[in-house]
Amino acid sequence: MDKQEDRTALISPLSQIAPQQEKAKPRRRRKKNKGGVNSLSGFRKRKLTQEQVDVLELNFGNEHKLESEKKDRLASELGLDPRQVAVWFQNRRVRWKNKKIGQEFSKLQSAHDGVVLEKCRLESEVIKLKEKLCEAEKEIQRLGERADGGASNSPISSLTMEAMDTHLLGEFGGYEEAFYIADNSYNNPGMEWMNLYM
DNA sequence: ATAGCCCGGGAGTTACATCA
DNA sequence: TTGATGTAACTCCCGGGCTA
Repeated sequence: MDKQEDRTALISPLSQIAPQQEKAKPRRRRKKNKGGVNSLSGFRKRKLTQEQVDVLELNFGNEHKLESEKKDRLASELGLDPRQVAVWFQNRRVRWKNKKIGQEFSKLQSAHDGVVLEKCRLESEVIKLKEKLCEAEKEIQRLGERADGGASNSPISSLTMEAMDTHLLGEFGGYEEAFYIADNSYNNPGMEWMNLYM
């Protein structure tokens, strides 16, 4: 197809006046080709033979883009129009790209699933630890009450509590802070891992 | 520097073939 | 027969190379 002829023929008077305003320009509808003449070779669309496809695939395996010279050579070798070869390579690149995107998607999906699984595991661990902490606090309370015989504000009981807190919570300094991240992550279940990359 | 032409490629679409 | 799917071919647009 003659590109230049094609281009000038397709420019509408409207687009010549205000090309920027033509945001959603309706595409020209292609005519049906019931045995008629098309721009390629005058034949209806036909499937390439397996042999032609094999050779094209072989060449595509070597390089995804063809130089003009090689395209012509390949076309005459296969008895095709050079444009057919160009179109085949173009469509093949699209299929290849879509396949790659699909594979990338699968990889990300399984990684995501793994992260979600780990999140669940950590959450249940947090629940268990919270239960343990609760039990420990009750135990401290009981011991404190027994020790001072009802004087709840004694120096001993508050000291014991402090010591227990430090012992149990270590570097976090307090369980409110320790569980802040975990609690916050409930806002967006399953997607919070995305924040790592944002 | 720049305007115009030519060419190839990407993206999106359409028409046709094939198959369940 | 019909709807889904695959694919050849088309349209539109853009960017790069060349040249006058």
